[in-house]
Amino acid sequence: MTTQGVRDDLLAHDALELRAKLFRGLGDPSRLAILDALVSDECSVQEVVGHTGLGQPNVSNNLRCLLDCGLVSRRSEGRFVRYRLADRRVAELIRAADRLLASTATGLGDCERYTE
Amino acid sequence: MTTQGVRDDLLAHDALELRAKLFRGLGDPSRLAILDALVSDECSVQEVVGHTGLGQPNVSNNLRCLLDCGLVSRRSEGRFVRYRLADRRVAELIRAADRLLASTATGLGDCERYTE
DNA sequence: CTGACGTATCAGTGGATAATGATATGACGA
DNA sequence: TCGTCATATCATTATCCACTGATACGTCAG
Repeated sequence: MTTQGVRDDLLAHDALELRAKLFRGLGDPSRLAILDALVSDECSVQEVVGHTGLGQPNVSNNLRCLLDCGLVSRRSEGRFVRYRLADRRVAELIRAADRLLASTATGLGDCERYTE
Repeated sequence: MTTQGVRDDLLAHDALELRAKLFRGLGDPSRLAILDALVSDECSVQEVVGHTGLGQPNVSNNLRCLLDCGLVSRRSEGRFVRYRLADRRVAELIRAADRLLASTATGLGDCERYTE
């Protein structure tokens, strides 16, 4: 094993970081709950709060995060702001994860490295 | 808005947690680097260490995590242990993430909620 | 204009967790 | 058997980050 492999991967380091960041963005129950609410419908912040049971600042913070990441889009309507998924690929990625959970990623609940 | 929506989502709470856990599992640069090494080939721990530049205990810890989660499988061979992706769906999920990054999730680098 | 409502922002804090160093375990060769 | 190599485990530490409460901003109704 030369050090070549190492150097190659270090070059791809930024790509890995970006991937990781995307997955971490999706790796939060609050954000997933918000996305889940938006899968069905375009929603105002209050509606998301109602669907998820999360606090309003929490929802707003996370929506901003999702917006910055490009996963949702927003649209002002009077004093309401309505959010929706930016792209159906977002929902597709979540479905792909569900398929993985159903098939091979069984026992994920048992992994004790991080909390369920 | 009734409380019905809230109750429904609370019922699905465990599913959300599980999704989140899977994404968090993939949301770590070290684990992604490890998976990246395994995409090409079955690898021993040392080979993964070489590919990624990570420390050996770090790699072992994360491989155990990935194994528990069912994302990789292992096979003993003398004093070596060879790991591989458990399923091609794992690689597919990562590719789906890359597609999202290329198309709609632009600006993820600018999201300041968490570090890049 | 004023009060109520919807949303956004921000600092503080507690909890989670990734990486490391030390060490243990197990297998091979001499 | 002894030393070496490959891997695993574990406690510690330092960091990161999600949530909350307080508050600000903007919009509409009366």
